[in-house]
Amino acid sequence: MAQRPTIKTIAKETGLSTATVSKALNASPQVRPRTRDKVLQAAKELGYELNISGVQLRTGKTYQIAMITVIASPDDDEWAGVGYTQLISGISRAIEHTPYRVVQHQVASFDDSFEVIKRIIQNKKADGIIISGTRANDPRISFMQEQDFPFVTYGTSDASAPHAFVDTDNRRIVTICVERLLSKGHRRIAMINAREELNYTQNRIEAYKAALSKAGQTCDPSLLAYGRLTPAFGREQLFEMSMFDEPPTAYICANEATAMGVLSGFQVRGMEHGRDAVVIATDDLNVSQYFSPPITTCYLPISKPSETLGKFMLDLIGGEDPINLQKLFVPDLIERGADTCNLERQ
Amino acid sequence: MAQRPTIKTIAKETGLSTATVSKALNASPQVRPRTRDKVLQAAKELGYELNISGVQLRTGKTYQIAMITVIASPDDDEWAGVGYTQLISGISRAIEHTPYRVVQHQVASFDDSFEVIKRIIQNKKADGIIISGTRANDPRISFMQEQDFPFVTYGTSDASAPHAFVDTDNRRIVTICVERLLSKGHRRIAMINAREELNYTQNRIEAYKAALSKAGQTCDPSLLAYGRLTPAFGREQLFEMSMFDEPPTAYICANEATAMGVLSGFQVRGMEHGRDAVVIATDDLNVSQYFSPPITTCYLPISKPSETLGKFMLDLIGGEDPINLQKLFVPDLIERGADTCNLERQ
DNA sequence: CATATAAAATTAAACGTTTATATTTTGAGT
DNA sequence: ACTCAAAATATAAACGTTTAATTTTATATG
Repeated sequence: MAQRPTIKTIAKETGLSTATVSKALNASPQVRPRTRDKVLQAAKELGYELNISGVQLRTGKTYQIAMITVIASPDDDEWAGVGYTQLISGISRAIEHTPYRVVQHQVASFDDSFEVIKRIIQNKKADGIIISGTRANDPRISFMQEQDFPFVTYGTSDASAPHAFVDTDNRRIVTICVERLLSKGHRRIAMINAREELNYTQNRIEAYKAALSKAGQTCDPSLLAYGRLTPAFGREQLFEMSMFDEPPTAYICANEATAMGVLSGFQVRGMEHGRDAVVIATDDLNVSQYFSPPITTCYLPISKPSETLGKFMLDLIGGEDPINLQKLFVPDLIERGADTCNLERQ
Repeated sequence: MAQRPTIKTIAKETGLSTATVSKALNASPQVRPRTRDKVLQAAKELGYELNISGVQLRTGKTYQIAMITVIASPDDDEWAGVGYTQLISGISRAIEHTPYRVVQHQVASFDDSFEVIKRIIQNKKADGIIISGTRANDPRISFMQEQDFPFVTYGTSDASAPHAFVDTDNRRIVTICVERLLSKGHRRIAMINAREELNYTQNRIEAYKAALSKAGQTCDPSLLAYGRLTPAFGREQLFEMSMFDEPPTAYICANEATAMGVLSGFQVRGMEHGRDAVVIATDDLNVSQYFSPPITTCYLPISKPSETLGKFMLDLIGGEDPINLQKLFVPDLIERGADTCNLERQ
């Protein structure tokens, strides 16, 4: 079987030197159009494909985009990481017609993610990094900034220097949800949040408080829960909060998994959605339309932010200023019920 | 800043040649223990890490494992691909302490997946390939076998030559489910399956028919549905089948997503689980415990097959015979209800 | 037309590694 | 102490690419 063609093969074929071939393939202005065409033609005929390890060795370019995913442990976290597939999928789609590939670096904890990032940068194992689960004050972000390494975050932070990010507009979501529930007469509104150290959790809390105080209401901190966004966590919280003297009449869940858990709690406790309380969620899978009953959800198709993530990464590698690579998406509110309930009950 | 250390650095440091250093690092018997230790010591002190592109250029080894994932389109397929994260996660875990990485190659269709596989092999872009969604007669499998390229499949096939695979024991699952339902008095048992061309679908059908005929029942083909395993598909099928003159009293769903759709259909149609019909599912996420109501499920934690996938891949690359790398996992039946219903109704 | 200059091509070296071949060292046997 | 084979190490080339330095070729200028 014929050896895989290299630039040498093309050089021999066209009678040019490998240097010229290389330049031609890289669209260098040093080579004149006529020879360029000749090279491209030959490359096509021979079925030439760039050998990335050659490039990598010479230039340090890896054509890899590292995606750091944090999954705590194999199974306890049944639903966790569900979104990563779609995320990677969207990124892959954005870089489809480039030589870049997404390489997933799976880690078990935040600290591990930092270690992996250090190794990737130190050993130049990727051309760019994408992380999620950003914290308000995220040491990984400052590190990557110091090292001047290209990165995009899925999620915001309060880093002093601007960086490329994509996120859902969490403040906006929460404002919409709270205002809707207030207008339906709810006064005890619980919010089930992700872990407190995540920046988006903080944003949600701020928006929650702001919306309440704008309506002249005060915030009862016992209605705010923080944890890993699993169905189990949602159910736990329902169990707990529904036993309060003045239980919530509405639950805002940070994702559909948690909402499912809350609904599951309803059923166990003999509660009924729309009578005893209501649940609304934010998410990007839109699976809540199949819940029993379906619930009102702030929905943002995950394909949007994820493709943007990929696009931003390419732009960044191409030298674009991070300040131009920041985007907040505003989800649609999909009403799937009146979201009222027997408020006089309490 | 100091350059990243290479074998040259170690050679200089130890006074040896790069050749010896290389051999020492690769545990060649040609180098005597004393010098080997010296090299290892120096490597550690310098913080040396293998530069893969160097190796790759010289030997062709890529240290990449290609995972081919098929996701038809961005959003229509809301829940689809949910399992890939866990799959990749498990594989990553299995290869954690090796230099190997998982690289995801996302494609839109079966045909594309074949194309990508060809490119990977032709251009030696990976050391091994993992695919899922295997068909009974899968051309990708025969191609990889012809090319003598290492691969493991998640899912079986009826390829004549043996190959490495990991799968759930689908025949067993279906047998268990059907027997259980029959024993509860069900006589009209529907089965919602994945697409017909997938080998596991065929296995499930065979087992279904066998279990029925063993009990002296005949199979009504109108109770068998084939399609993409989304909630939407489950709901559609419920809408259709529940209108039959003799509607099913039980639905066996190939995954939890579809089961959720069926339950959602129940709610829309005013049907009740356990009164009008029951649903049971197979899956690896175990999220069905949070359904309302929770349903009986054949559960296999996806971490098991996925870690095995990674392990098999390493073994294969290490030269193990594929015939020793075949494994079927048997899930646990988790009963979450009586799974009886008003059978006299029909 | 000769010459200066710009443009286009070539040469050669380098990136980090492995490995076939060559050379030196070691140590056992006399 | 000397020989000689075996063991250990060294040399050098190669993998495919890019790029600085250099040479050749084409173009413009007076």
